Amino acid sequence: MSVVGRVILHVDMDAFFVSVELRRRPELAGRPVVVGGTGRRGVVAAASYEARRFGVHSAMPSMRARQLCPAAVFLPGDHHAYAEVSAEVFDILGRYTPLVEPLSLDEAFLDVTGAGSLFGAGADIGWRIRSVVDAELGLSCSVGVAPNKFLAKMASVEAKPRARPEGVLPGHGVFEVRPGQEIAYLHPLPVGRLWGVGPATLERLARLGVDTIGDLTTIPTVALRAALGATNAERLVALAGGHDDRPVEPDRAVKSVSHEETFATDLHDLDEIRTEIIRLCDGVAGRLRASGLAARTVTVKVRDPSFRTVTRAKTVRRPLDTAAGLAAVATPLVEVVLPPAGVRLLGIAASKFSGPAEQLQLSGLGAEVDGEPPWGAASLAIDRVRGRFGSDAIGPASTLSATGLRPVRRGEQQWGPDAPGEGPIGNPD
DNA sequence: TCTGGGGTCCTTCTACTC
DNA sequence: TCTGGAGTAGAAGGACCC
Repeated sequence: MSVVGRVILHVDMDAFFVSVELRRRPELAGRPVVVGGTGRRGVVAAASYEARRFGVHSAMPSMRARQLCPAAVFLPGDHHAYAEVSAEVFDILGRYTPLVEPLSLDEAFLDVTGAGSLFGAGADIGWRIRSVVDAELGLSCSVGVAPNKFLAKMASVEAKPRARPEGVLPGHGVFEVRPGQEIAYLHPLPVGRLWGVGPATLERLARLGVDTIGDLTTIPTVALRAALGATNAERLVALAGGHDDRPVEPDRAVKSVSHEETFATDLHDLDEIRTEIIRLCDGVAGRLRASGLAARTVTVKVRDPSFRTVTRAKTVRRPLDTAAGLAAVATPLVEVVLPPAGVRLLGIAASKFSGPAEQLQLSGLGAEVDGEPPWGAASLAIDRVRGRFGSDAIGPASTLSATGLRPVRRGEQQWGPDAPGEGPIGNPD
């Protein structure tokens, strides 16, 4: 059930990563540009609308994108740069309401219910935001306006430009679903547009004869529950009726911190695998300490060359926030499930948070606890060195290679392993 | 075509305790 | 001492999102 009178905005940057790259390289404007992993196992993170005309879209394997659009300029992603520009975007959004809920680097929900007297109606605020983002940052965004989050998100899709084989059609810029229009707007749309309907759910719904969101409301609840489970069925029925009372939450607590990497070539050597575990744990531990968190559950993820993925988890008594502590739990878990064919991907996740692991940090050179050596003081020292000299400056000795340290940095390999020595692909002239 | 990374949430199964 | 049911927590995997 929608809360009466709410005005929610969904602001979504247009082809954000590509747009940031074009600010740095304006000579590429109007050309097909693809940002993402450049290696054989990479995927597309973002494509310019010119590239989308050829069928290129995000999450597509980079190899496939190159086949579809050989003329495209391929750029490796720069997560750090995108995060900086994102902060500037969120600074602008914060001028209109304190109720800003980030969804990712490039989109957010805003509750502007109380901002009407200062800035006008929801759509007016949408136009203002678009104008200021363009003027100050040289970037374009689309804005959906509606009485709730779900409809605002749907509306922002309508506001976006569209890429067709024959050309790029400009979007509305701002699109509003007014109270009372929810059903007329929603019901003709394909059911796959509903939040939470992916390929698996779509197939189950197709078996029930559901094509549109309106069709969904004609299916008996019993049949829907049997096909999707009670929780999913009830959520989808509510959304199909235009109901969504979730609040805009500016401060959502993080529930897990993870890092995973697909390797350019599969790993077979046990020592090499152990080294990678420590390296990944070092990255996760650093982020835990930076957030003042410590975790009791460690989950490992192992993917073999045939893409079979297994996870194993262990919950310990004492919260952990050091590379050594996480690795002491993670390594035996990985070793139990090591695939004989090799390791394509390794992942480490930390969850079940408590506050900082004070007893470890303060234990300094004290006795071993919960199987963990007393790495607390060393970890604090590492954080200080990295804070001063950068993340390459220091790391676990076991991760040293002939080429030096390869520390884990968030987003560094976000879109798959880069091909060695491979820079931008395509001819920028 | 050969499939990334970082998250969240849900379901199912199992082990444990009372 | 054994068995079974209920409740709970943890583990594993799946689905989905950007």
